[in-house]
Amino acid sequence: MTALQAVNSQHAAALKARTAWMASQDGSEPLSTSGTVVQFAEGHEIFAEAEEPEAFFKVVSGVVRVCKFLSDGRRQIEAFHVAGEMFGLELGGERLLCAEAVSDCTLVSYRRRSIETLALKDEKITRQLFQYAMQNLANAQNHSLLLGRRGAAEKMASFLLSQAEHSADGRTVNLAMTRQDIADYLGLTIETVSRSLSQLERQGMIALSNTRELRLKKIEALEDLAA
Amino acid sequence: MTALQAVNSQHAAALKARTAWMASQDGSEPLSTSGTVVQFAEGHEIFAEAEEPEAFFKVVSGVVRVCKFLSDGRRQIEAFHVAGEMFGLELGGERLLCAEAVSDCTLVSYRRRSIETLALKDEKITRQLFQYAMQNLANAQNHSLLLGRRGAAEKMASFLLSQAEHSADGRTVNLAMTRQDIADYLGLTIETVSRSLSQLERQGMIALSNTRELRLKKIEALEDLAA
DNA sequence: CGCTTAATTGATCAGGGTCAATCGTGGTGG
DNA sequence: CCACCACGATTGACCCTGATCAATTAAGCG
Repeated sequence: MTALQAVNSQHAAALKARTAWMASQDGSEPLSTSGTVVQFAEGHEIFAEAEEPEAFFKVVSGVVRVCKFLSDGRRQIEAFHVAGEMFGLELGGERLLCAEAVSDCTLVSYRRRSIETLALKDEKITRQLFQYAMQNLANAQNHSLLLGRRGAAEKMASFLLSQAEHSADGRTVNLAMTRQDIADYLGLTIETVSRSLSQLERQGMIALSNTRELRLKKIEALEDLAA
Repeated sequence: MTALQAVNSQHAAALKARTAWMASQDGSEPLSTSGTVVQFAEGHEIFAEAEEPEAFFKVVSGVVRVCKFLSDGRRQIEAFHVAGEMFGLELGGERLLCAEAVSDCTLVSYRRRSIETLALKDEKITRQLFQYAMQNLANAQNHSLLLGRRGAAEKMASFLLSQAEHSADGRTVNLAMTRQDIADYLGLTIETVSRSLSQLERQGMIALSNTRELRLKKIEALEDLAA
């Protein structure tokens, strides 16, 4: 049960909704006119496992976690999604994962039905969706490598480096998630996460400003660790 | 280096090639006319990491492993692909994984370029490809859950059940792969794989006929383990 | 200013890794 | 045909990393 205690699962509520406005990221953004902006407060559920997938989402701001549960409550976070990333794309009649807001966040929601008809008309949309699906796949596969074949410190180093990537200067990291979230993402316990961080700090590779904010001091060394 | 010693990596050779003939699996098989049959001998490489992806493949017979390597030689097998499954679908300019024949196998190869033009004309092909990509994604995500949050015996039970699924009677399993392959798929060592199997046998859940063949005796119990 | 929840730290334990010996099987050559 | 060899698999002994249990500290929040 210990994995469950940190998991908020109140029901989701859309706070605002209007015609989508989206920052484009690679010039073209063919989906821009068809979505709806929705917001979720920290800890709230965006969609649940086994639900019928009616829409998928793109992150505008905030962080979303996408995860699965084992029957005994153990949780595996598959991915954290940040601004610009798409999640919740599923073909079947039932969701395989659930999604929750790690922090307050703003999303654009695309109804599955309307996208499907749109995709028939515009080949660019199809390509775009494919792109997102394949990106998710690549992430999942890297995640497997991380989970299966690395020690605790290696996992942390790897995680921190990936976090630093979507950071402004590439050195300062603002963790949106709790230690429990990190643990469930890396397949570790909260204690081991904490110890790994302390250890990296003792070795001078990182500096913790406070619980949620840190700086990477020796990127080189961290990369060696992450191998 | 111990992980490397079991990895064959001779170069691939196509033995036969003619216009594709394919068994249809769900009525429609829009890709059937556009592929080329190729064969690979056990242990041979189908494509390598970092190579340019020129084609993707569908398994006709045999088993294929798809995997990644860490710089020190540790290997993570992402998936085993059997008859009917598609693999090697990638968008970028560089392959993220490599693929090797676990047993002698027959594949249908689809050239990326020709499929792309075909997909433009036939919406069914696009849909089909999407389907495969999403299936791979779902598999990868289940794999993460397996790797991150389960003990050795649980992993084995889970693996055996999944193998039994593509078996005729759902109880008899013919392992196409070595213990090393299984270990690298489950994120364990060869010894732990062996011990887990012995343990499951001692508990009467399975019966090993020989190294490569076994029967599931207590599916119920195995499912409980796999949770 | 307490109260609650998150995070750190320490002590101990156990699951799985490592090292090493043995077994089994299939292939080869005398 | 059988002895030998090579390689994969099994088994055992021991060790180490990370989990567990428990206590303490830090940080929000009413």
